[in-house]
Amino acid sequence: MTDVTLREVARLSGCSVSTVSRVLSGNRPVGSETAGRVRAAAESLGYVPNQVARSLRSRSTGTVGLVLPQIANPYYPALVRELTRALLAGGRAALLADCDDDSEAEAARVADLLGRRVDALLVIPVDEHRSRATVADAAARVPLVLLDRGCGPQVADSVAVDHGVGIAMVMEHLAATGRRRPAFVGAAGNDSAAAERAAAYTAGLAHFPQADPGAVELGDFSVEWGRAAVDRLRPLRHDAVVCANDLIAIGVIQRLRERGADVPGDVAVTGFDDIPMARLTVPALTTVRQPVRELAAEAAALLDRQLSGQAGGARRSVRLTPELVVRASTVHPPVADAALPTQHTPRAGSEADSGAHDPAKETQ
Amino acid sequence: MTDVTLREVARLSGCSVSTVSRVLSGNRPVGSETAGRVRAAAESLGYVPNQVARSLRSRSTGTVGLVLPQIANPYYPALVRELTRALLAGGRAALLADCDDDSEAEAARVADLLGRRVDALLVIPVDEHRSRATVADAAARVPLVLLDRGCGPQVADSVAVDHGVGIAMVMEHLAATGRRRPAFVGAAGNDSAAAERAAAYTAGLAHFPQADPGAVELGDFSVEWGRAAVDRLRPLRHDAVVCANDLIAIGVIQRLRERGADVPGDVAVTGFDDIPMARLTVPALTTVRQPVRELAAEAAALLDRQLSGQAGGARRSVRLTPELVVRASTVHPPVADAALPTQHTPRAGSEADSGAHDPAKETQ
DNA sequence: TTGAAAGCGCTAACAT
DNA sequence: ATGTTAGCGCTTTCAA
Repeated sequence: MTDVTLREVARLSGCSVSTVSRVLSGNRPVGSETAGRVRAAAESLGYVPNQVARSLRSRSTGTVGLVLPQIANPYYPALVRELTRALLAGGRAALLADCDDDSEAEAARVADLLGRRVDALLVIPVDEHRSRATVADAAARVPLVLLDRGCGPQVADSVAVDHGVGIAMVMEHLAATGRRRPAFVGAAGNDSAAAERAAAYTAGLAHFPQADPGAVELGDFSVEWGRAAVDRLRPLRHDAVVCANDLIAIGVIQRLRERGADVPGDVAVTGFDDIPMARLTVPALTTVRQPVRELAAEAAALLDRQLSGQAGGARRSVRLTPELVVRASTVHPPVADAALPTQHTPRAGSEADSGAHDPAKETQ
Repeated sequence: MTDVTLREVARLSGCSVSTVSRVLSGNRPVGSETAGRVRAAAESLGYVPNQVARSLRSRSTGTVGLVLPQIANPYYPALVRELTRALLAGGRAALLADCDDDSEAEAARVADLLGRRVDALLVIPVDEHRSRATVADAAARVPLVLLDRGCGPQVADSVAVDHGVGIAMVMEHLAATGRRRPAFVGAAGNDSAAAERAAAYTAGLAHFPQADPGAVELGDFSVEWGRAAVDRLRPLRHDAVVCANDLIAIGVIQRLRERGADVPGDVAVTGFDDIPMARLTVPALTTVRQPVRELAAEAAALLDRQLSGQAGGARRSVRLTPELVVRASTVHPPVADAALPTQHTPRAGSEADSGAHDPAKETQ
């Protein structure tokens, strides 16, 4: 298993290492006959270019660091999948760094990645404030794009969904379906998504003259907080609960039902993100779907822009519009599909899905 | 932002590059006074070792390839988290490769990782048969450990939960709680986990003299298949449904309830894996918890063994015993906690959990 | 178009 | 304990 090097390919094909390099990396013109000989030699020796040596010389590893607060957060796996795909399209691989929701760990992971000479960083910051120094320092050294959450103005290019528009869509939907007295269950966290969603809720109250503007409960982005918040609200005074993410909404629905409320009959409940769980709860959750593939593609595009040196002076901040997904937690289904048998044919073998990933079809 | 190199540190500290290298990589003894000077110089220059150069010279990148069928499968994120932690403890970083459930993509990802000179590979194979050649070839080049799913005998070291024991625990629990006529909903897939779980169910029927041994439905590992399987069984003839994973169980519960059955009153339902969703369904799912952290630790240990050249002739196959988690889908809860208010205090800021990750506390 | 030679930044022999 | 030297495998000037 001793590795085959360029030299050996050169020897076998009877030309110099530089020619072989030119053929295999395809940077410079080479005579077609020589090129053929070289390729044949490489093939027959089972030559695999050593990316480490290539990286040292060319000062580019073809590697991007993916820095996440917590991979187990159910919103991230789909995003990671699309990011790795988008990076792969550019021949890049992702070095994964999980920060365990800790900004010190985040700083350590980023330092490690810089030592490994990643070409760029894709960061979902742990904390809007505590991550700022880490992100700013890193952005000064390598191309960096922030994802999903902000980190102060002008720190780096960023891509995120427009949280405000998402909440606005939810509130219009609720108003249009006859809800009059909403409440909000959100998060008091140190990330920009939490703040934007809460602010948008308050703004959206303009649609609800009868609403109590004080019916806002802020905790964290968890199922348990959703449950607890229900006990802090006076459920019967509200006919809708807008939640800052799906986990909260799942907790809210659970607790409302335990307390005898009908969802959506008595109370409509909405989430945000459209995690895989959202369509599997009973009732299924009306929520705001993040355009995950597009977010990933935009992030990759911003990275490419920076990597190719086209990055102008000002930072770019891309905001994508999310999509409202209406399910049974806000409206009764038009067809009582409980009476219909389920259609399903198991997939044969392991065919690739070429299209978007369907979370209900994940296999273990 | 021009990078500081060893030479500059050497110049500033007034000694040679090799001395500096020895101090900073800590391989060889160095006089304590010189060491201090070197460290001070490195610090003041903001020196960051270039891992690419180090890798080229030392023939080790400190990088492990993590090859997954599909990161969006809800069982994997927790595993990935623990794997990255375990690798980090050894100073290694993970290069993530998602295969989109496609064995050709898997082969391509593995080839790419080998070109990047990963020190080792951690592979969850896509398909027991189609992945074999890829895995075998890779295992001949670098240390490799299979995780979760097998890939034929003696192909590589492997770590997995003992699927059979998990199903046996489930069946003993069902028998002990008075169930008499179980059915099984599993997967016909090309992976060893599916086969082992199905075989264990058949073996476990010894506890159920009244059971119909033909009540076995095989499809795939999805929620939709779980729903469809209910329509193929005759629900009223069964008082328990053993499912091969949690997604199937979630589908089974949904469909049973739509058809008017009480879970667990009429029918008990069990899953496998204990994905985060399992505790969030209504009723919460009795399931078999995979010891994720231990699986990750064992995998890392096997890698270390191979990397340090202690690997003896025979392949090792580590099997860990899973844990039965009893929830409301098989037994009525002892306390009617629906009447109790929920206890919850949002976490302040972003403290790290030091212990095991609690999926209900994930934040977005 | 091709070859010879330099060198990316570091570690590991080999000296001292 | 420290310095000198030779590469790791590749890309890229610079010549021819």
